Amino acid sequence: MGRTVQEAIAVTVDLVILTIRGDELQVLLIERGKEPFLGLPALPGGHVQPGETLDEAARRELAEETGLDGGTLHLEQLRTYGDPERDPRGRVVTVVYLALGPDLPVPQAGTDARAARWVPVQRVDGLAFDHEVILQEALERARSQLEYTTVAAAFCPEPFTVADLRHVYEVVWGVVLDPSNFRRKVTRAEKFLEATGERRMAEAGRPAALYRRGPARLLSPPLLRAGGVARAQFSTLSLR
Amino acid sequence: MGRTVQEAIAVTVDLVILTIRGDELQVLLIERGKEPFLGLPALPGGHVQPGETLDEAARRELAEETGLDGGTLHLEQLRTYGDPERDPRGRVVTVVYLALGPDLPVPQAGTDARAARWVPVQRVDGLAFDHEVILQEALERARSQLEYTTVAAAFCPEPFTVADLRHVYEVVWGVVLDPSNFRRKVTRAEKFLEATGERRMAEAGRPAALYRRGPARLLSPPLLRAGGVARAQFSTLSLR
DNA sequence: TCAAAAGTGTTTAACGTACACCCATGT
DNA sequence: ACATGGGTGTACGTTAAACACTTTTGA
Repeated sequence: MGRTVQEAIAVTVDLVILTIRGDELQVLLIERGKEPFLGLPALPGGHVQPGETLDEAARRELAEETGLDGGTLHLEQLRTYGDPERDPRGRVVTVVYLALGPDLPVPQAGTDARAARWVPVQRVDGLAFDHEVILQEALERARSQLEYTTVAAAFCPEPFTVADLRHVYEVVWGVVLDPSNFRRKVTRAEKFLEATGERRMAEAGRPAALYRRGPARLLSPPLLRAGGVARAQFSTLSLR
Repeated sequence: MGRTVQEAIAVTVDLVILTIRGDELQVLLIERGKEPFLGLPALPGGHVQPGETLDEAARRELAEETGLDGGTLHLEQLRTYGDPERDPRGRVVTVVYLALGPDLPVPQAGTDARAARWVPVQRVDGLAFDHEVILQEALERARSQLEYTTVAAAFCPEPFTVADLRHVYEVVWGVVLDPSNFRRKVTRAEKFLEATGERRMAEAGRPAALYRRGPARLLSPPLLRAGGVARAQFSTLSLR
């Protein structure tokens, strides 16, 4: 454990903010306004301030960069990156947070007046620092979170329909799911969805029931990606 | 992202080192040799040194505290704790690593000559700093890792038998598993176990085949705890 | 030949997948 | 009436849990 301060290390918080816009998973990127990596896209973030927790720092940066009240977004610590070479200016350890939210308004320029914009994750390229690696790990984390947790609902503005929720899974995983089976599974999962009693009429077809996010955070047994990533080479496992 | 150094924050690495000794899951604790929390048990750890990565710092601390070559243990970043109040001496952000290993030799006193010892996780109490919270999160992580990954084998000294591996699951989860079904599942999981062709004779019964750890890291579908923790309140979920 | 643990086989129930079918709405 | 998407019912194949049974050793 810490004895006394030995080395001055800068500690920052970086954010991978994901949303679904249209049929694409998108990430919020800012454009760097100074060296190093001037002009390159990067993840938003900034220094941890004295007296604030890491979570508070993440929420503050989120608000500064997007103009959004962070309280409505799902926010979760992902991993910490501390390679001594990751920032050419000196030792910077960064705690990365993953934020998920419903189709957000086009972000305002942050306090630093850096241009912020949504970019489809498929088209992200040439990020500053080690942000490309960070983004990839965040995406994999988000995809696997959909299997084991209820975070998918964080992408849906309330109230939402089962089809909205299915759309999240389809976009994030890049697969097509059977509507009837999907419906049965998510509605049976206890405390995942709460019916509002309302309905919503779409362009065509029968009106869909509307739901709110329920209190459940964990989904088990998991909602596995059928033909998915990790699925290819594994055989059958379980217990008892 | 980091702009320039704004505040001197100490960055440390703390370790939750778990092993199985006898029929208990045990954690390595050191006794604090100075204030604050003098005399209280704590997780081993120390400052990140200039020029080393976080992973390297974790391996170095592991070697210093246990006298073991960290190369043989499973080591993985868990989470970072940075509450401003967590260390009364000042701002200390700590990156926590989880280490799993086979029944390790009784640890030597570390370089600081602090007394290190194994403690059954059931009997841990009164840890320094926020280490009690950290330990609980590490335990939950370890338990859930057993479901989705092959880390259980990291607890077994090679070569090991299927019964050895089953013993790991039984101790960490605190359940009793059916030997025949367990065997079928783990041997069918591709690349989880590699047969050595050797056998080991126990005190009684038929000799058991010996295995090495295979290259697989992920286990899917997961080896779920049947009556387990998260299992209580969930209904059936899956996809397609 | 008995006890004990390894390992195999088999029955059965649960579950997910696929898909047929009905419902409710706009045009 | 029909197109469209929401939502329910159901048959079938797969899988895992339970447990009977066989194998291989030491005593």
